[in-house]
Amino acid sequence: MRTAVALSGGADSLLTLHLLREKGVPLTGVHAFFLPPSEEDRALAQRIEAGCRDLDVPFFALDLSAEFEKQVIQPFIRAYTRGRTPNPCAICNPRIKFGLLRDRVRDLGTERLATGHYARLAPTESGPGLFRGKDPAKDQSYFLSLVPVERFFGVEFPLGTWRKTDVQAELQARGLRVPAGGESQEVCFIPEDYRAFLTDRGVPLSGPGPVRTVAGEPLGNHPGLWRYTLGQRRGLGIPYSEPLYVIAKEHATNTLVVDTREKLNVAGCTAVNLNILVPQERWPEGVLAQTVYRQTPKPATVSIRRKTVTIRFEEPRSRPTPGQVAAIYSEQGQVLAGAEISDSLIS
RNA sequence: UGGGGCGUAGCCAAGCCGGCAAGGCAACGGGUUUUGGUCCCGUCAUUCGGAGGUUCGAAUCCUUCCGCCCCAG
Repeated sequence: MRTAVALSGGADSLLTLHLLREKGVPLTGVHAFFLPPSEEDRALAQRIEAGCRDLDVPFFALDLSAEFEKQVIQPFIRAYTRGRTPNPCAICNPRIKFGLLRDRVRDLGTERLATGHYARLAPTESGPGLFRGKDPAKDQSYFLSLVPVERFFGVEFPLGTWRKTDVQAELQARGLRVPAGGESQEVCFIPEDYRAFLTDRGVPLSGPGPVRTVAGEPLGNHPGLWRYTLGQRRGLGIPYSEPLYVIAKEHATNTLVVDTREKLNVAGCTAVNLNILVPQERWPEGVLAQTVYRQTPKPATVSIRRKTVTIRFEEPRSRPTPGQVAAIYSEQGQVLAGAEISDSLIS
C-alpha cells in the first residue's frame, strides 16, 4: 500500500518524508498549490521534486488553487463582511487538506496520506482518534477538530510524537536542507495583514462608527468594525486608566464596545456546524473546552442539539469569538468534537 | 485683571519642606504563533507653558509674561 506525503517545502513535511522512507514504506511525494503558482512557487515545487528524486520517490504537484479560493478564501472574505472572525486554517483542513487533497491523492493510486501535522492519530473503538501532539507548544489538533472522523482513515501524522526542537535537530543531524529555506514559513494566502488583504481585494466593508464602554461612556470613533476582533487589545488607540479590550461589535448600530479585562469574561458560548469525532455517549465524565488556539482547555459542560452545541464553562473565561473554533477535549487530550463559535453565553 | 485653581511626554498623572523627571494608557520595536487575537520582553520627557532671577544645584523658591478653568459679577 502506497502512502502519499504532503510536502509543503517546510521542515516538518521534509522530515516526515524521510522518516517514512526509512521505514521502507512505498511513497509518493505531493505538493499542492493553494494559490495560483508564481515563478517562485514553481521553483519551490521543483526543489521538492528534486529531493524526492534523490530518494526515488515519485512526485506530483497539484494545483488546488481554484478550490482553495472557493472553499477557503471566499468564505473567509464573506465572514468578514458579516462581522465575524474566520479561522481559515481550521476550514482548510476539512475542505482542502483532508478533503480535496485527500481525494486527489487517492486518485493518484495512494491509499494513505501522511502529513507533518503535530497531532496524533490512534485507532479507537469509534474509529480514528485525534489526539494532541506531544509538543504542547506546537500542537495542531485544535485546527483539525473540524475534520470529519472518516477523513482520518488512512491518514498518519508521523510527527505527532515529536517535538519541534527534535525535528530541527534531526534535520540538522541528517544534513537535510529545507526546500523552502529558512525564510517565511507557510505563509498562507494572507501576505501580512488581513486588513490590507481585504481592502486590496476591494471587499465592501463597514465604515466608521462610535466607540463606547459597556456602561455607555463614549470614547471616540473607530474606522470599521471589521478591523477588530473580540478580545483584541492593541490597536484601539484609546488612552484609558487601564488597557481596553474589544468586548462586542454591535452591528446594528455599527458600535465598537470596549472595556476592561474583567468585562471580557463570559459564561460560555454556542457553536454551530458541529463536527463530532467521538459520539457523545462515549465521552468521559468531565470534558474540557478550548475556544482559542493555544488556550489552556478548561472544564465545561457541553450540550448538543443537532448540529448546534452549547458550551458552559465551569469558570467564566474570555469571551469566545464568533467564527473561531471551539474544540472539546478529553483529559487525555483526545479531540471529542469541534464546532464553529456563533455566540457568547452571557450568564 | 475682584477672588481661587491649574499648566510635567500623544492622553491621564506623581513629584512641588531644591539635588541631576514615578506610574498607568496609547504608540512603536521584538519574541511566542498554521487564522484573527491574546500573552511576554523592550523603547518612549537632557526636560517639566515662556522669559528672567536666587542657588554649587530648581519641575520644585522668587519675579514677570502667556494660556486655561472655576467662583464672584
